[in-house]
Amino acid sequence: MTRGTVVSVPAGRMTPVHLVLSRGSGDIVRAIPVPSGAASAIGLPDGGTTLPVGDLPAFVRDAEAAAGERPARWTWDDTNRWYPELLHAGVRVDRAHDLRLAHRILRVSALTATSALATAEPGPWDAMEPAPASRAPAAASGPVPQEEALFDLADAGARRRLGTVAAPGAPARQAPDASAPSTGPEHLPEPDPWSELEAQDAAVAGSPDPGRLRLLLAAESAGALVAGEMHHAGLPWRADVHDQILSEVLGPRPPEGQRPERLEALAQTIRTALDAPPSLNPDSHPDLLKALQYAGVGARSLRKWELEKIDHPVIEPLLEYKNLNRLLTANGWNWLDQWVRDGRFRTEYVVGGVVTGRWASSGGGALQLPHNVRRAVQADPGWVFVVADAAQLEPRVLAAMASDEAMAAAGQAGDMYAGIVASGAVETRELAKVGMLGAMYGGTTGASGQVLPRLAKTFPRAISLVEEAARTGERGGVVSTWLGRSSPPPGATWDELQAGAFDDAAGADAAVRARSYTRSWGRFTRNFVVQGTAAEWALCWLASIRRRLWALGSAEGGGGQAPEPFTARPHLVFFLHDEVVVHAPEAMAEAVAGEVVAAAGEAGRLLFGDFPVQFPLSVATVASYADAK
DNA sequence: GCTTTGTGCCAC
DNA sequence: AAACGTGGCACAAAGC
Repeated sequence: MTRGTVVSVPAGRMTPVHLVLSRGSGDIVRAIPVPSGAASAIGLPDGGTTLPVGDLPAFVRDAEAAAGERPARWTWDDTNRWYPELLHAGVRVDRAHDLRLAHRILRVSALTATSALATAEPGPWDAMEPAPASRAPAAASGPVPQEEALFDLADAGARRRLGTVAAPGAPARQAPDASAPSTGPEHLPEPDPWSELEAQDAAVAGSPDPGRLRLLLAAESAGALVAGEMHHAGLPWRADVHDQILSEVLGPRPPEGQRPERLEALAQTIRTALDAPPSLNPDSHPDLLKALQYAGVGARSLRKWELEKIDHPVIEPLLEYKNLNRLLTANGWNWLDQWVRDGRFRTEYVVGGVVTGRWASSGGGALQLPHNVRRAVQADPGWVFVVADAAQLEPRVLAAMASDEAMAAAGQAGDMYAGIVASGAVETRELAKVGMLGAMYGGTTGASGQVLPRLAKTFPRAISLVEEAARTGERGGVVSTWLGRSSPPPGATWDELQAGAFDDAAGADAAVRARSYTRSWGRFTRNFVVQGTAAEWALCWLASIRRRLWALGSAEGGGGQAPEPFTARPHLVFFLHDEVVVHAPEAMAEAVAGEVVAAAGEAGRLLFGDFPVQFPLSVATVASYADAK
């Protein structure tokens, strides 16, 4: 993998005011400045201070305001454990280093494999579960707005001597009880943010290219702030519109335990078409499959794609039933009751919840909102949504990672797949698309497999990057994203299967299974590098959008006296891998769209410097999410 | 009774 | 087991 210059360090920036927050006994919070001399800038003694937890929001607000020209920066164990109550009190923070998230990255990154942090026995930071984001209504007033650079990449040197726990220059603390028998996480000592921060700094500083990991950790931490803020703000959701959608296609909401009338009617049609008794429950797979067999339908499974191939009177009502039943069970009235409160849908975003670094979500299936309910996502009166998604993000990321200028050039004009057609590699846009997706997913069959050789000929660098990632995985190796998030090692199953493949006693198909698993792992690592780097781009994009929106709101004078940080400002309300939704006052829509586009360019430069890769967006200003693209 | 597994479909 | 990656979630059936 080519390793070019990743980022330039902003020159002449002031040392940040950097405070480490930790919980003391009882309801006491400790705020200790990192000894860089900046504490006095906000009137804090070098030794820091302690305060009752109830005073924390005011303390943080004052510190952010007093920092003035200096960037304010916080370090805490877990954003989810600190930020919800701050937001609840109307306090936004500019930057906060999330030790838990950073620890997870550094423990497995190949770039820090020899660090004390990575080689230590598992400790409290490994056992740490993410705190659930609290669900709190809004209140109080916002902080003094600030404008800062996206990330603080220049302050690593200033953060070196954190000697309150470990002596200066001492190795990072080994995980306690390393030699003792494991007694379970309940016996692990309290996580100490000071020694952990020092260990993380040392690990990053000792890595071959500290700028990459530094950017990754900053982006991951910024993502945690975004996630907290989006949970706080919620996605505007019109329950009445949602109910209308449901009633239109399902019939009115039935009493608990009954099918909606439209579904009941379809169930009866299915029974009639199959000559089945009224007791046949179409929700019972075994029973329905048997009924299909008796009727001679010839379905081997109940999958939609398979049923669609069959010509029989039952197919149409059955597919309709499955379709409507999906809507009812996944996003029906029960979903509405459970997840929508006061006109907002609040899910819990799980930052880094996917191995590749993508976000996951917990609650309400937020990352799978089907298109047919997006009509219910309506902006508040006088507000709009600015919806933006990155066009062909993953192939563009791949082109940049591989320094494949031909592929980057194919994306220069806009539609990258059209550009690939123009390059002469393939005949149609559809072939370009399935070919590229196949290359990134490891597809071998059908059209994608057929066009792969031609793509490889035209874009040898890009294709060989993913092929190499696949081979590394097949060998049992570890691959890494552009910024240094590494894939997990294959694990016990892999080892056992490889051993079994050479064991004659294990039988003939042991070798087949081993090969199959190996190929599967190769597809995983192949996809990991691209999906994971795309996730890094998206994190940088999000962080830049967050900072720009805040500055925009400040310029407009918004939020200063608002009862909570976001009521008068444009703010992020949804994020879906390569797509964002910003809720914005109507008059600011154009400015917001401009910032979102500029943020995409900034993200590209942060990751890939001057490499000529474009990250165009499709941007729409809409009243309803359903009207975007 | 409970939890786990299998199935299927939604999103990117 | 649908080719081809990452997930969440609901429901019924199977397992304890």
